[in-house]
Amino acid sequence: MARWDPGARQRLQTAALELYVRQGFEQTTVEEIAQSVGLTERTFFRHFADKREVLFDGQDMLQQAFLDGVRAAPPSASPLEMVAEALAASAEFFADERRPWSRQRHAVITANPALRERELLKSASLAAAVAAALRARGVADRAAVLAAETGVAVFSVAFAEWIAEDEHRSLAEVEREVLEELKALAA
Amino acid sequence: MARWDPGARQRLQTAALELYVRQGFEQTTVEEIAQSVGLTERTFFRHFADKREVLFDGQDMLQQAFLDGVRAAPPSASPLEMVAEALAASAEFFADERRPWSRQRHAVITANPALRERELLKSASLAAAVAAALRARGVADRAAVLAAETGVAVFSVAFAEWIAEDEHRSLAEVEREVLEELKALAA
DNA sequence: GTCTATAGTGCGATAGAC
DNA sequence: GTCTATCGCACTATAGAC
Repeated sequence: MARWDPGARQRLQTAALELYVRQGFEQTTVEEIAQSVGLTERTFFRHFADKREVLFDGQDMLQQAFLDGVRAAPPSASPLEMVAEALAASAEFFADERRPWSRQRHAVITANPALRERELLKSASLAAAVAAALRARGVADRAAVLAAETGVAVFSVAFAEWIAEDEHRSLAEVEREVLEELKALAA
Repeated sequence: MARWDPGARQRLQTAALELYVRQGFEQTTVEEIAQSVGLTERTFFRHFADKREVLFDGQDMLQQAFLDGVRAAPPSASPLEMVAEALAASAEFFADERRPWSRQRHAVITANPALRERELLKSASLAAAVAAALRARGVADRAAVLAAETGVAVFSVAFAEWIAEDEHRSLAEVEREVLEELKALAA
C-alpha cells in the first residue's frame, strides 16, 4: 500500500461503506476503517469531517446538477417548471447501473438515525441552494423556498421508489410521475 | 438542593437552553449543565439520550396535535384538506406568548449544524407520522407521503415567518397564507 | 503524529419514597 | 422490605488541539 497513494479518499469511502454494511455503522470504528486500507485514524479525519461524512461525498455534484437544471430552464418557465428541469437534470446522475449501489447505501443510512440526520441535513442544504437559484431567477422569497422544498420532496419520494426491489423504470420517469401526482394533490 | 427533587428534567432543560444561548452549544459541556442545577452528568443522560435531545422535548405533543387534526377532518376531506386541519391544530400550540421563547430556541438551533440535524430528524418523524395517519384514513401510500411532506414544509415556512422580528399575525393565519401560496404554485 | 477533552455507555452502589 | 432516581467509577470512541 503506497504511502501517498492519491486514491486514499476513495479507498476510505469504499472501505467504510463495506464495513458499515457488514457490521453496522456504530459497530465500526474509524480506526478500523483507516487500518483496513493501511492508513491512520488521523488521516481519515483529514479527509472527512466526521465518521458520517464519508457516505455523503458525491452530494456537491448532485447539487450542481439541480442548480444547472434551474438555470437551464427557459425564461418563461414558472417556478415549478424550473424545479421540473432541476429534477430532470438530477436524474442523469442515477443511471441504471448505480441502482444496486444506491440501494446498499440507502439501506445503511435508513438503518441508522445518525446517518439519517446527516442525510436530512444534506437535503436541507440542497433545498436551500435550489431556493437561492430560484431567487436569482426572480422568484419571490417565499415561493422560492416552497418550490425548492417541494422539489426536494419529490426527488426523495421518487428516489425511494426507484431503488425499490421490483422497480425497473428510470429515475426521470418516476420523478415525472411523482411530480404529476403532487400537482393533482394540490389542485 | 434536595436529591429527590422531581423537577430534575425541567430544570435541566431550562439550564441547557440558557447556557446554549449564553455560550453556544458546543462550548457548553453536559457536566456544566448538570452541575448548574445540582445534578451529575450521569443523571443528565438518564433523562436525555444525548446533549441535543434536551431541546426537543415538547415534540411529541406537537405531533399529537397534527395527528388529532388529521383525524378530526371530515370524511369527505381531500388529503390536502386533512393536512390543512392538521396545520390548524398545530397552530394552537404556539400562542403569541410563546413567540419570544420560540425565537430564542430557534436562534440556538439554526446557529448549530448538529442541532439543525436533530431538528430535521424530528420534522421527518413528524412527516412520517402524518403520512401514516393519512394512510389510516384511506389515502394511498405515495399521496400520503407527498401530502404529509408538503404539510410539514408549509409548517416550517410559516413558523419561520411567525418568529420573524416584525411579525404580528398568528401562526394559524400565516399557515393559511402559505398553504394558499403552495396551491397557487402547483396550479 | 501525539495528547487531551468530551460524549456517551455499563454496571454497581446508595439514598430516599412508599 | 420494594421501587426508582441519583451517583461514582471505569471505560471506549470521536474529534480537535498542540
